[in-house]
Amino acid sequence: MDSIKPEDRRKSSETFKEFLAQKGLRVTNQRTAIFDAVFNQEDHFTAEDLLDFSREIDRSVSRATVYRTLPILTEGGLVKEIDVGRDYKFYLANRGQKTEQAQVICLDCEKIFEIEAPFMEWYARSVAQKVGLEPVSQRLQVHARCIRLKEGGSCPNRESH
Amino acid sequence: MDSIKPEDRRKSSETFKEFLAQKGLRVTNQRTAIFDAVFNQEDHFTAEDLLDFSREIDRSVSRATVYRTLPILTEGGLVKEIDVGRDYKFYLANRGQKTEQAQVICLDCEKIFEIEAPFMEWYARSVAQKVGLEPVSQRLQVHARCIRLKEGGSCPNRESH
DNA sequence: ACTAACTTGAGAATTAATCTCACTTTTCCC
DNA sequence: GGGAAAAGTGAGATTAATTCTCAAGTTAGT
Repeated sequence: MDSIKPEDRRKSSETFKEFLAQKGLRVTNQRTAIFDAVFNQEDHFTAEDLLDFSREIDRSVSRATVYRTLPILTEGGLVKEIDVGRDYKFYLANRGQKTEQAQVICLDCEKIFEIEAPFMEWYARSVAQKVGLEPVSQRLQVHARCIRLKEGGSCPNRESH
Repeated sequence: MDSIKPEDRRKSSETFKEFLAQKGLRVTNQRTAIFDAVFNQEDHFTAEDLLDFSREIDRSVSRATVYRTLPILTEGGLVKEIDVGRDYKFYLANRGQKTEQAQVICLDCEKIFEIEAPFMEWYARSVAQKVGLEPVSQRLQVHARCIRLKEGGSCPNRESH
């Protein structure tokens, strides 16, 4: 089920065209397909996932173009890149969330949760100041176990894998 | 200059033998060389660095053995593995520091600082609780810029690269 | 010393990501 | 609209850290 309203998607698509124009980049079918595929996803996805999703929209999209487009999107702030230490990266459509988010990674179901982490910037600043540095960005990752599983229950997301 | 006292190194080496024995693993020249190489390093190092350092002690150490030994050391808590999102990992001899440390990565000199981050475990717990999870480990990484460089000075560690 | 089990080195394999280059497509100026 | 320069693309080769394979070498009890 897709919870993004059609009008939102159209609006985002306009934003994308403006975004490309402003960067002096051309609007191509492939880039549009990739962009649409990104904003169809509610959850985290890998580059390979995105290739599949994009190809459902435009069969001609190649792996190379996905890998070329992702940095454009992340540098433009439209996509968030998440590295949880596996040998591939995750990505997430940026729908204007707070910047103060932590990744909580469930070791039972492998799911990644984006959770609000209030004062994280302030906290990072207080740490960086100890060595005379000024934060540009920060990330907090928490590897965790499901409490319900521990209590003899089952991890609610376990079946998704 | 090496600031580790000889008696400390010997003691650590004993610890290593006990550690291997306890895990049912054999004491080999290669493992000992790698272990010694690890505890010769004050700073972060890569697997490739460690291969070089180990070979200075025992010429026969191979890349495969370094890569095989590192997980033994990290799982045993003797070495800390640090992934700052590059395509290779860093490692650091664990000399019994606090677990509450953040990595502050200077974008000007590339140096990684291990900085005390008080209450990080408590903070991670409060974040993970929001989705019914219990932290197993957490890591905070702060990408930052040198304040002195910004003020027209130079990053004090710049020359190390 | 003997031997079964464990380790090792060298190089092949893996795999996410990047690069190359000949071929398309877009843009924009007329 | 038409045409050319510049930008973008697909397919497949390449890269590089890490992992795997397997024959040969070591270790640790007996």
